[in-house]
Amino acid sequence: MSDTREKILLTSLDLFARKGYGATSVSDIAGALGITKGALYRHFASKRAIFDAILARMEQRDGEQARAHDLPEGASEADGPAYEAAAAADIVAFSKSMFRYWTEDPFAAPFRRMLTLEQYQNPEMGQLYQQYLAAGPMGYVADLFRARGLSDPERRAAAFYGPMFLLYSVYDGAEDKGAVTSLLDEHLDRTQKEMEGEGK
Amino acid sequence: MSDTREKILLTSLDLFARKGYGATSVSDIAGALGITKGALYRHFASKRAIFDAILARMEQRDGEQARAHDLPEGASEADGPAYEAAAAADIVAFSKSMFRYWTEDPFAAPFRRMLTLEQYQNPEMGQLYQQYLAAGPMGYVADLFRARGLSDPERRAAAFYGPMFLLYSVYDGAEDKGAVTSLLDEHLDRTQKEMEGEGK
DNA sequence: GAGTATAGTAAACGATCGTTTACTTGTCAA
DNA sequence: TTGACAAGTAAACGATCGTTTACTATACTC
Repeated sequence: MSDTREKILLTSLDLFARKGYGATSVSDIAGALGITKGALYRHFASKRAIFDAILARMEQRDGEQARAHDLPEGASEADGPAYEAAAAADIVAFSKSMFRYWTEDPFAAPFRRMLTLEQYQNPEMGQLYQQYLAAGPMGYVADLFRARGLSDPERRAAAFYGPMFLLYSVYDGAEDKGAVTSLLDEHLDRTQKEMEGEGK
Repeated sequence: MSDTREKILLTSLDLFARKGYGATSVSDIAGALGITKGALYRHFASKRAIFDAILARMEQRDGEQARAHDLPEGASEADGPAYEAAAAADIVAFSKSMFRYWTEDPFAAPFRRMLTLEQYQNPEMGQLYQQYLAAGPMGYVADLFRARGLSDPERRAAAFYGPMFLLYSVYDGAEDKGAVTSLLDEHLDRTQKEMEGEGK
């Protein structure tokens, strides 16, 4: 059936993640798939439509993931912190799965890199980058800390999420990816102990 | 004289930092400067030559800065940690000036964003990105911690540099840049106290 | 004042861009 | 068996790409 459409989507995502949207040509995409440009236009109306479909796919996946963890969708933008106090172990476990998701998931990992490349193109891309990868997650963690009644939630959030965010980038350029994952685990395990030693 | 060459360099850097090298056209650059493409080719042999000149300029600035702080140049790649034990206050002060440098310096700030956009293009750009902004600084801090005889230098380095690295990105998308700088200061001041409370 | 670089314009080069068109297949229902 | 539709190819479209060429104006040297 139309799994060609799916191949176009994933191949484009990989190219956008390496060269950026503007520097990737339709010929590049078609060439990587072994089809002609004409065939590609049977499945997408334009190059931009492929990009939009990728964004829509990520939005859909994000919604599903939020529901799976029964967290309020778009939690990072909530003004009133309505989260119940989450156990330190839960936050840490969630963070580990998030790290795996953004580094190893066949869709999320290239999407993260693509967004990294598009973030300065226009304000909307900048907002998406912040929401998915930078200020968004940091604010979300800050809200969790606030809900637990911890002091300095924002400083703590930066201390918690900063190393994760750094290790995304280090992971991308690392030969020994396992060492990076271990470093993340050390950070999270140490943080968990500190939080448990502090109580609510 | 040839301050046109300088204008071309800086204008190109700004465009490369927003759209990426591949998506920036020579017409874009010439148009932004109010000159024609032909005039631009009087000062640079090719579009790539502009990019190379930007890289060379950064390398030169990096060397000067390293010498000004009398640190061994390319310290992050040194295998034998030959650093003397640096005082916590020195490390923190140095970090604050580094943050200002990469967020506000008229050359370094767009260069950081440009490198962010080019990091996945080819291995060399990836290495430069790691060296200037990710694994490089983290490894440098780890070496400093190791020289002070601290345990877990890599985990501590991630805890120290991670929030800085995160706040570079948050700073880029923030409306209230001052709040981000304050958050960095909170992080660094708190870390300094922790380090001083631990001694060598 | 004649000669010569230097810094600029305007136009054109071939290549490639995103997109469209005309045409060829293969598949499956009527 | 025919007709229709879906998925593909090949070629061409005008626009723009990086680069080159021919020419002009300005300034400095002999």
